Amino acid sequence: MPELPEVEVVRRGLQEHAAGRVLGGTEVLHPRVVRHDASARDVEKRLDGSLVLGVHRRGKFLWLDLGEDALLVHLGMSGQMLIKDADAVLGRHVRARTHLDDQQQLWFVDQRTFGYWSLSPLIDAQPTAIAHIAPDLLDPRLDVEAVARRMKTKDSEIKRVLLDQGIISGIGNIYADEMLWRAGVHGGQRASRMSVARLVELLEAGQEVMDAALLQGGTSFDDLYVNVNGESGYFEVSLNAYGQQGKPCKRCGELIVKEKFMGRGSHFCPACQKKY
DNA sequence: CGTTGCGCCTGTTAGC
DNA sequence: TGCTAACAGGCGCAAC
Repeated sequence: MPELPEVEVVRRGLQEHAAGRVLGGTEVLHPRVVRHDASARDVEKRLDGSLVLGVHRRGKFLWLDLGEDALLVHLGMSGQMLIKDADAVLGRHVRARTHLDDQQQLWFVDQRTFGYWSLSPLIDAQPTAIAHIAPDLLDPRLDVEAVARRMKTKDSEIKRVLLDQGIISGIGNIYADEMLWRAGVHGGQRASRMSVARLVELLEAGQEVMDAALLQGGTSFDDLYVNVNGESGYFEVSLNAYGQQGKPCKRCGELIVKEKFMGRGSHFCPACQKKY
């Protein structure tokens, strides 16, 4: 499941392989892949003959800078951007592809089709379609204290606030559980009842988790997340909460539990992650 | 207005 | 053994 570190790994791969390349022979192979106002034909026409100026990211969104506008990409749950040789035989679940002018192709593979491509104008180098997406934990200019103050205005459980991409972006279910564990905070704690200092600690724990995951190339449970070369990440072995139910907490030895929360699994230590 | 819950989608796994 | 139901979950939007 690609979250912030995984999307950043993909961005780096695309920056290396696709930036500076001219696109051509673009094919949208599944109608649902193109979202917002653009049509499949719009994307094909826009990409063909375009130079990729650079590849950028905010939260879980990444985009190919085409100048006036961008190809905006969201990987959803199972999306992959793969660099392939020009003569590679089309694989399963390839939803769209384009060719690069160096004997390579770019595939968008997505088993569950939650991901998509779309076109968005760029204003101040930012896609207008994601104006509502907040900065993320890997952004070196992030004002952690300002985010913490905004989080405190929310009368919601803290895990829900962490997953709200309009407040702080890039966090999904896996890293929410990991940063809550690291900071010793219960996901059901109300954000409004936490101190700003405690919220800052939580966000800093998140930055540490994201940095560590990025160094390991991200988290791969299966082949749903891989980098542009099809390789898995290794952060899974470093997980302390997510998927660790029934195993002893690495901090206090109590058994990690899994509970339903917002219709999703939540993993935490009942001893060292208290609500109050 | 702020907050909460649900459906989209497909492959894998748990359970009867 | 073979089938069905549950599960995985980011996101947008409907509903409260």
